[in-house]
Amino acid sequence: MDGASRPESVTSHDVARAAGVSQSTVSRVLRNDRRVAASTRERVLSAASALHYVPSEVGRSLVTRSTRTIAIVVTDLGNAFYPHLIAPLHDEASVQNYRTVLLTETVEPLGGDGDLGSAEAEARAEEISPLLDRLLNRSTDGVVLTTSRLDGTLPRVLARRSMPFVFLTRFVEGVAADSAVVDNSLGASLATGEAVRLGHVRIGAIFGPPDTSTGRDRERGVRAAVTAAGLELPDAVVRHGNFTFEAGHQAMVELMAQRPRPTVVLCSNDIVAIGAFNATAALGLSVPGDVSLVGFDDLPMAAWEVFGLTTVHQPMEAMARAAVELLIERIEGRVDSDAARQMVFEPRLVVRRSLAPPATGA
Amino acid sequence: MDGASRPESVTSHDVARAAGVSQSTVSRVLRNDRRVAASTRERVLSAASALHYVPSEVGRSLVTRSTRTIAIVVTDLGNAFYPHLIAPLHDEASVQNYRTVLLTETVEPLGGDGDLGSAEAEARAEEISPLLDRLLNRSTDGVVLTTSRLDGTLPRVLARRSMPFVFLTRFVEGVAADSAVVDNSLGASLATGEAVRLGHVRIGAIFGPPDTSTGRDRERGVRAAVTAAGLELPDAVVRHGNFTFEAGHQAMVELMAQRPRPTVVLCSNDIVAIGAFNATAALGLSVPGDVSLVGFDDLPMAAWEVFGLTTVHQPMEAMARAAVELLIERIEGRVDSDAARQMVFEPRLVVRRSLAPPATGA
DNA sequence: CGTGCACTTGACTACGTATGCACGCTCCGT
DNA sequence: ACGGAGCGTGCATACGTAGTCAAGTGCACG
Repeated sequence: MDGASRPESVTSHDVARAAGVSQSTVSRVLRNDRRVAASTRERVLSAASALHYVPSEVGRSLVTRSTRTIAIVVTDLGNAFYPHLIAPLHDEASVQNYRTVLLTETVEPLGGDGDLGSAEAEARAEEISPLLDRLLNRSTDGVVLTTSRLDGTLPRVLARRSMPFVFLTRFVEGVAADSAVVDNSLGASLATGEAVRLGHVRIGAIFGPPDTSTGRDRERGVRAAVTAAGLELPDAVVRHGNFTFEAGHQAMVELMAQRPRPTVVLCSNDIVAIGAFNATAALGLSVPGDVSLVGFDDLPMAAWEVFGLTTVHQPMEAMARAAVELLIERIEGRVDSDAARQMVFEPRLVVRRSLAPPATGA
Repeated sequence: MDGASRPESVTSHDVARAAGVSQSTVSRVLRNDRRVAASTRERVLSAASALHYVPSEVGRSLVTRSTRTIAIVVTDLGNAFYPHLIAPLHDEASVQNYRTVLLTETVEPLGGDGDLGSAEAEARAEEISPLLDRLLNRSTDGVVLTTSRLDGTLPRVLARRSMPFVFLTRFVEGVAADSAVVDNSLGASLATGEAVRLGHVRIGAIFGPPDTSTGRDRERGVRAAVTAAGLELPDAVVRHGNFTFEAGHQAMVELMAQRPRPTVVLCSNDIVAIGAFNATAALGLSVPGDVSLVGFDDLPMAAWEVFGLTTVHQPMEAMARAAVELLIERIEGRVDSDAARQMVFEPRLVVRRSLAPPATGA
C-alpha cells in the first residue's frame, strides 16, 4: 500500500560521519555553540553543505519542547477582513523568529436541542475537535484568537490547559487573557457623531452579531451617540447580521424599503457597508445622494473610488504586532503577572464621499 | 531568562500508569489497534479522558516520519485572489485528514547585479532561505505552489530534494511536476472573441507579468484572437503589470490618456480589472459607456452590482481539490509513474454589464 | 493429559536532535 | 618539571510515540 519508500533523509549523524566527528559536535556547530574549534566548525559546515543537510524540525521540537510556531484561528477565510490581519501577524511573527499556522474554526450551527444541561455542555466543550486537537497536541506554542464569540468555549479550554493565547480584535469577558483591540465603542460614537453633526436625523443601522464583543461594543457606541444627540433609533431601521457582504446586502434592501427611509445607515464593518453599498446599486439608489453609508475598519477597499467609504480606521497592523508581542512574552515566560494585559488602540474617523448631509426636504 | 517552566504535559506514559498498563497498550488503544481487550481499552480510554491526554504530534511525527501537513506557498497575502484558493485547499486537505500551513514567498527584488554566472546562481538557489528551510525540515509532507514565476528556482530545488509538490494555477515549464490549471489561453480567447463579436475594434489590454505562465498564456490567447479577427493590438494600448489593484489602476489611467482611446480593455485578472474600473471612476469615465472592461478568474467580487464585471470563470474550487489530490497521491506513493500529470480545466465566459458594444460613432 | 493456537500484553528500541557529563589535551604559572 | 585551568570533543541519555518481538494466559482439540 504505502509503497512510498520515501528517500530517508540525511541526518546529523550522516553529517557527523562525513566530517569525522560526533553527532554532538554537528549539533553544536549548527546551534552556533562557540565552544567548537574553528577548523572543526569548518569541516562540519562543508560536510553539511555537501550533503544538503537540513535539520529536522521534528527532532528538534521533541527535545526542546518548543516549536516556535503560533497558530492563528479565524472563522471564514473567504472573508476579506482576515487577510489584512493575517499578513501583519505573519510578518511580526517572522521578525520574532516564529512561524505561523493558519487554522479555521468551523462554527457549528446551534442545533435544535438548545437546552442541554451545563454538565453536558461542559462535556461537549472538552470534546476534542480537530481544531482543539491541533492546538493542544504541542505542534504549536501559542494561539492568536480573532474570532471568538462571547459564549465561546475555546478560550476557556485553552486557559484551563494553560496554553498561551491572546485575543485580537475581539475578546471574551470573564477569560483572563491578553488582548489587543480598538476602542470599538468610541469609534462607533465618532462616526455617529459626525452623521449627526451633518444634520442626519433618521438614522439606520446594521449591527453585528450581539454575541461578539465587536458587534456589541460598536452597537453600544452608536446607541450612546444617538441618545446623546437627543435622537432615536427605531427598531424598524435596525438590523443585526454577521460581518459579511451578504448580510449587509440583505439588511440594506430591507432598510431601504422602510418609510420614511433612513438618510444614513451605520454599518458594523466595511464588508457589511460594501454589501449595503451594492444593495443601493441594485435598487437604483445613489450614495450619498439617496442615502449615506458609514463602515468600520478602514480596509483598503473602503478607499476605492467607486465606494469612497467613510469609515473608522483601526490600526490593524499595530494591533497585530501588539498581539504577537503579548503572546510571545507569555510563551517565553517573560511576563511576571498572570493578570490580563489589555491593549486598547485609538480609532480614527476617515471621512470620504459616502457620508454627506441629508438631501434637503427629503 | 526562560523562566517559563512550562507545565510538563501529560504523556502516554502517564496514561499508562493511571490505567495500570504499559505505554504500548495506550498507544495501541489510541491507534485503534483491535488486538486489545475491550475491558483494557475501556480503562485506558477513561484514564486518558480523566487526564485530558492529547497525543503529541511531534513524538508521533518523529517515529512515523510523516506530519500529515501540507504547505501552501503564496506571494502576497494581501491579494484578494488567494483567499479564494486557500479556502478550498484547506477544506479538501481536511477531508483527506491533512493539515495545512500557509507560507509566504517573499519575492526578492532583482538587484542590480543582473549577470551572475550560472554557478553562482546555482549556489544562491541552494542557499537555504527561511521559506526553503521550512519546506525541507520535514515539518511538512508536501507543497502546493501557487506563485511560481517561470524562472523560479524553488520548484527545481524541491524536485532535486524529492519533496513532493504540485503547481496550482500556474506552472513552470521544464519542471516535471503535477499541476492543476485552467486553459488560460483559451479563456482569454473566449473573452476577446466576445469583445470582437460585439463590434470592438480598438482593443486595449493590461497583461500580467510575462514571467508567469498565467500572464503569458492569457496574453497569448488575447493576441491570437485579435489576430484571428484581422485586428491589431498596438503597443500604445498595451501595458504589463503585476496582478494587483494598483497595477490595474495605474495602467488604466495611462491607457485612457491615449488617443484614440480603446473601447475595451482586457485585463489579466479580476483584481487588475477592478483596479482599472476604479481608475475610470477617478477619471469620470463610465463603464461600459465610455469603455468596456473584462477580467479573468470570476472572483465573487466580479459579481458585485457596482462592478458587474464580465470575466472568465475558472473553477478554482475544483482546481484546488484536484491539486490536493494529486499531491497526496504523490506523498503517499500511490502513483506509479514519475511523469507529470497535468490537469487542465475548462474556462467559461461570464457576461455581465461591463462589456457592451462600443459607443456608436465614437 | 499434552500440544498448539489465538489472543493479549509488556519490554524494548528507533526516530533525530540537544545537552549534561566526563575525558583528554594543551598551555601556562610557579 | 609538575599541577591546574580551560578548551574541545565524544559518550550517553532524554524527549513522546509507534511498532517489533517475545512471553504469558487460557482454551480447544487430538
